[in-house]
Formats: sequence, structure tokens, C-alpha cells
Amino acid sequence: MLEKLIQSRLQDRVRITVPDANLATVLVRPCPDLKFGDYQSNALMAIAKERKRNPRQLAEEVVAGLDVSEWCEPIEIAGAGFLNFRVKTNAVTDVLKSAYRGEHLFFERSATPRTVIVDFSSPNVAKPMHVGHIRSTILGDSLVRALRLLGHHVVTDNHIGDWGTQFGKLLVGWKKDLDRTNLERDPLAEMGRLYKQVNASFETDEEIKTQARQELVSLQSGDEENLKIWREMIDLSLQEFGKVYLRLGIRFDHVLGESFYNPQLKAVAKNLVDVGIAQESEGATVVFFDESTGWKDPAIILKSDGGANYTTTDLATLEYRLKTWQPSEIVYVTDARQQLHFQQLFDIYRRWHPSADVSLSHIWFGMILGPDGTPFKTRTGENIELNALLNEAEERALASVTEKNPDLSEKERLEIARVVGIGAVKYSDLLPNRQSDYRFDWDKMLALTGNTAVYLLYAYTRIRSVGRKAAEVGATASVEALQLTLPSELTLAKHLLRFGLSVEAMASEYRPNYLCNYLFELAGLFSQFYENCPVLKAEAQERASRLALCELAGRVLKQGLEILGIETTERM
RNA sequence: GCGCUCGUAGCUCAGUUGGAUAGAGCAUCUGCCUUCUAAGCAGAUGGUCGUGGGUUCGAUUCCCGCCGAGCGCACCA
Repeated sequence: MLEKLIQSRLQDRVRITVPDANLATVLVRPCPDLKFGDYQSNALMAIAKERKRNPRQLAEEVVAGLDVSEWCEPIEIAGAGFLNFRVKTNAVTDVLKSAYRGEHLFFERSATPRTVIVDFSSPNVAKPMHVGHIRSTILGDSLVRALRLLGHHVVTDNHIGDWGTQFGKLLVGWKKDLDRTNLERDPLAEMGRLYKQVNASFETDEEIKTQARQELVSLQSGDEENLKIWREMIDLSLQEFGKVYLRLGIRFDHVLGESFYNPQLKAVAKNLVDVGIAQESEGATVVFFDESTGWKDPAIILKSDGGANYTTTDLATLEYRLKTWQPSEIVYVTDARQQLHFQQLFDIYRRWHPSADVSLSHIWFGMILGPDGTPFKTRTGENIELNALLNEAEERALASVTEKNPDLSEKERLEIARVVGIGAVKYSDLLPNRQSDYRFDWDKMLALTGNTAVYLLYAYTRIRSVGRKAAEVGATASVEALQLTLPSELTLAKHLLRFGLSVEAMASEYRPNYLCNYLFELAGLFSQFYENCPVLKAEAQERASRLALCELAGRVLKQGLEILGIETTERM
């Protein structure tokens, strides 16, 4: 919070001292080490360099006219030209007081809200969601939450895979061997069984192959019976996906699957040919790319059998979204392997609609690996189903809670296990840099020590426990009594002020790990405070002050976890 | 062959316009529960940031070469 005020005033001075400087680079950031101060700006060194000026001299010039004495001690110029700001305790206390009164929670809503479409999760009909969907789903959802909290208008659209060649096989299986009882009990398992069964004989059995092709053609040409079955497969799948999303606390504004765009595909392809972007090659309709891209192979728009593929669908989807919601940005959250596809998609779209004013971002992420460093699968090489994975997380969490706190009722332990188990899965997915592959490790994820959801949730329960005990003895928090005297109180308070920076950093770079690390530090600083500063045993004035500090730390921790899609619990 | 990403402590990983002595967790070792949940806290040990050059006042970060790993490159999505 304070860094924004300091930054704005610093920018004012730079504008006067160096009129042609790019003020967007004049940023105030937390110091890497508290001994330098609380906030710093390194911008003047870069500005001096561009102009071949002495950086310290420029710094002195700027600082001479810079008055931030309302919030800071005298500014220090250090080293090659760092500006170090040390905030006054009074200024920190004032921000805490306004937060306590509910005027803000250490972040500001964006002054320039954008409309952002976030495309994430996108499971395939007739297949259970599995580990491959975890990152897109959890990462995408947390980005949505962060953007919304900052005041942006977000549209979420689950672009499910409800069309494609797999339906030929599924229809054959459905008609030949559907077990209604199995279907009612576990629709996705039954559809998966049918698919596997047909698929197994597909390569060797010419008859099956022909049947599958015929069923697909028949579906695509509007055969009533096949359409009916297809719709039933979609309905059942959506119901099952809905159960998983409910467990994860995720909802979508729209579910417009690939099939929604079928009516547009031919026109899209024709238009691309008409304007000279697409051409025929080896029987297919394709788009070649400029030599400078280095992409030798073209993207296929229409296969030689006339069918469209996902580049075409994605182009139609893009058009529809722009027309329907006029977003300033569309964000696709998918795995790293689709980088080339999205680069090509964006390239084609830019050529197709050069004047479109929208930013297109592919937010990609790495793979989830098993303990041995290879892609995470079951022992038999199958994908691990998301539902089963969440079950195991809850079971493991339940064992942990039961061991640590056997006196709680079973009902309460089950609820805690749910929050902790789901939270642990989410946190372990959001903590690593999204672009790196990470190893899925149950023990690490649900470890009672280290940077885990468990640690953050435990810190939260300690805060809440202090609050409950205080209420029992009639002690109340008072923000007016707030005084930050001990180092651990002041350090904790200053960290609360940085909450907004971490949320903004997360939202602007689509990196939830920034917020995870902020919250881990917050929980650590609270624990230090908790060790060093008795709350309930303190004298009245101090007790009221510390209760207020606890309350604020609790609010920020809860809000931060909420951005990550993680619920909190009062006890554990 | 071309392209993308990566190589940081024994292990798993952070490292936010290039910035100040490179950080965390785990593991190992040492302390702290008659005190608000010890699922905690305090401290110690541990790194030529793959390697060789270059740009810079300053490089884990930017550029180039080399070594090693993963992934992707015409009709699946």
C-alpha cells in the first residue's frame, strides 16, 4: 500500500528531473534485505545509464526534491544509486487501522478494469478427468479468482471436448455392448470401458474400423439416433465433471464445447481460403507460415477428408468470444506441449483480423511427474483419475488429523480432512513455478512441516484459536490501541502491507507461486509473533492491540488462501 | 534436422523492470512445551548458480558457443 504512494511521488519528481524518462520503469519494490530499508527503487540507475549520467548524482538530484516524510524516514542513497525507503511505524499503524475498519484489505482494485476470458480445464466427454486436468483446472481457477478480486471482469468458458473422431468408436461400443446398470452407477467408467473395448480391436478388425467410421459420418450428418446417444454422453459427462468441480469449488460462466462451433467451421475455412491465408496442399486445406517463424510445416484447417480439426475450431471460438464479450484479453491455460499450436493459432488470427484489439496469451505449464520422474501414471500405465486422487488426499489428511487431534468428533475430522486434503492438492500444484515439471509426492504435499497448505492452515487455526480464547475471557481487540512495539509485531504488520503487491504480481504474470510464497512468509511471521508476543497474557492495552494484529493477519491469510481456491478451517 | 523449455545446496524447488553477502523446505546436528494448538519456534552445517566466452558500474537473470535432459514439429486434440 505505502509503496504505491511513495512510487507515485517518486515518479512525480522523476518527471520533473528527467522529463523524457519512462515512468513505467520507475518502480518501488520491497527491499531484499530489511537492513537496507523497507522499500527500494533501482530505477534511477537504469535511467542514468541510458543517459550516460552519474547515477548517484542523478539520485541526489531527484531525492533533493522528493518529500515522503509523511510515511518515511529520510531517504538513503546507497551503493551505485539505490534509493532506500524506511517507513515510519506510524504510517504502518495508520494503514492497519484503516484495514481493520474494513476500508481495504491491503490491496487496491484496478483503476483500469479489463474484460478477460479465461479458458481452462476443458475435459473430454466420455473420459474421466485425470491428473492431466489438474494443473489447468486449479491454475486457471486461481487466476480467475485473483483477477476478479482486483476488479477485472472475467468470463470463464469451459471449452469441453465434445466432438471428434472418438465418438465413432464410442457409438459402436454403446450400440453393441452398453451395460445400463454400469452406466447408471458410474457413467464415465462405463463409457471408458466401451471406448477401450472398441479401441483394442480397432487396428486389427477391419469391420469394427468401418463401423466406427460409418457411425461418425452418420453422427456428423445429423442422424437422429446417434445425436441422441451423443447428447446423452455429454449430459452424463457434464454431471460427472460437475461433481469434481463441486469438490474443487470451481464453477464456470459458460460451457461451450467444441461442437458449439460446428456450424461455423466450413465458413471459417472458406473465408481463410478466400482472403488468401489458407490454400490447398496434398488434398488438405492448410495455412503456411512466414519463413521468419521457422515453422516449415503448415497448420491443417481442413483434413483431406474435408473434416475440420482443432485449429479451425479454435479460430471459430476466438471469433465468437470476441464478438460476444469484447474482451481485451483471452487467456488459455494449457500444458506446455500446446505452445506451437497456440503460437500458430495466434499468428493465423492476427493475419486474418489484423485490426483486432485483443491480447492473446497462452499460459502454459509443465507436466506432473511421478516419484520416479516419469509422467505420473498408475502402476498399470493408466491415467490417475482426479476423483480417486482427491479421495486419497482426503483419506491421508483424515489419518493425519485423527492422529494429531483424536478428541475431535468424526464429523469434524472428516470436514477438516476435506479442507486440508483438497487444499494440499491445490497448494502443491500452485507452489512450483508453473512452467516447470514437478514431482507429485503425497508425503511432501501433506507433510506437517515445510511450505505446504497444512502449514498455512495450521497458522490460521492458531489465529482463530487465540480469538476464541479471547472471547471466552471477554477480551476484545481494539484497533485504536494498536501499537507496533516489538520487532516481530512490526515485521508482521509490514508484511501485511505487501499483500496487494503479491496479488498484483500473481495476476500480471499469471504466477500463483508468488502468492503462495507470500502466504508462507506471512504464516512464518505470524508464528514468530505468536512465539514472541503473548496475546492473552498481555496487559489490557497490549492485548487489545495484539488481538487486532491477529485479526488482520487472519483476514489476509484467509483472503490469500481463497485466491488459491483453498478453504480454511477453524480447528485442525 | 528445426523449434520450445530447462540445468541453482545431499534431495525437492524459489529467485518479480539485470542490482546490494544467492534463498526456502526436506534431510543431518543443537536448543525450546507447568504459558494462547510443539502440525510450532530459535540456531548450525551445506552452493565455482551445467560449462566456456561476451555485454554492463553490476549477470542465476541478457547475447553466443559447447555438454546434458524433457517436450514438440501435415491430416488426434
